[in-house]
Amino acid sequence: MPELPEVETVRRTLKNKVLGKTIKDVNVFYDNLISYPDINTFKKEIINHRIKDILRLGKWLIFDLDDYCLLSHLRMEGKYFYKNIGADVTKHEHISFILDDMELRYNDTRKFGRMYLYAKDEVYEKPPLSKLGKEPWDLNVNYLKEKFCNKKLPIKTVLLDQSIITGIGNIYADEILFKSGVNPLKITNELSDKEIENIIANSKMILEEAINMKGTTIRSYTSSEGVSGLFQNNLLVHKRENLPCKICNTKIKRIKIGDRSTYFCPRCQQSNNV
DNA sequence: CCCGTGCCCTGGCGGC
DNA sequence: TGCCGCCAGGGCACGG
Repeated sequence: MPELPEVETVRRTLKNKVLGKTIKDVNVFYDNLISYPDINTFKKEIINHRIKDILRLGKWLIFDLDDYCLLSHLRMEGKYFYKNIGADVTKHEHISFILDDMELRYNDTRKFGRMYLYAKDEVYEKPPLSKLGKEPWDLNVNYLKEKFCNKKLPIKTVLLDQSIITGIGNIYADEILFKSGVNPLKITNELSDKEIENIIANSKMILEEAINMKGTTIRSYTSSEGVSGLFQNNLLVHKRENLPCKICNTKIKRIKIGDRSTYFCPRCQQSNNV
């Protein structure tokens, strides 16, 4: 459940479950999950720290461990489960944090998720966080105009570039462009100021609304705790190939842009001569 | 620097 | 049933 609203929902749920608890021990079952530091340093350094807070930047979860920060990216299918201490480790559980009275288990079928452990004073200065652009609520027209002015890629592709705007993924990119009346194939440096303003306003609006609805749940995940959102009922184009546009009844089209499925209304989104 | 491609992984689904 | 190709909400490393 990877985009910003889903990660924010996970953050809030996690915070309720594990805030103030201490990491007594850790078991790592899939070493590649840990991108930095090396696995032995990670296991040694993370023990005996208290979870002081859980923050988020873009799609990254940030566990504030006082002098360290643990970064966790869920990628496509990562999720957290809360288990009794000593509960059987199931398939697809790749790390277990043993806390005071429970185990926090990270489960990820496709093993795409990654974790980093940094000293707190350098976490924002190092990749991945140092490379992130602004969250939707921090955007302004001048910032985006500067980032867009030399981009010759389709706007759909650029909306997914986390170094420009962080937090938008494939679902919300389609929804934002639909609301903005912008064709996903439109070349980014050809967008008008008005179109950029619309994209900013709709990015904020759609992500805020999605957070309020606890995110979007499309594929039925097997009982992931606390993360079944309702925003899928509000989707206007994503996953609606060949269904009538909710505004104009034209059939929604699905195309590939940058190898990602892209859904749009050819009538509402003809901002372009493509 | 910009951009395109391949790759990392596993499982569900539809078609034959 | 079995097999096969396609699909999945992401992002990195590597080329030209």
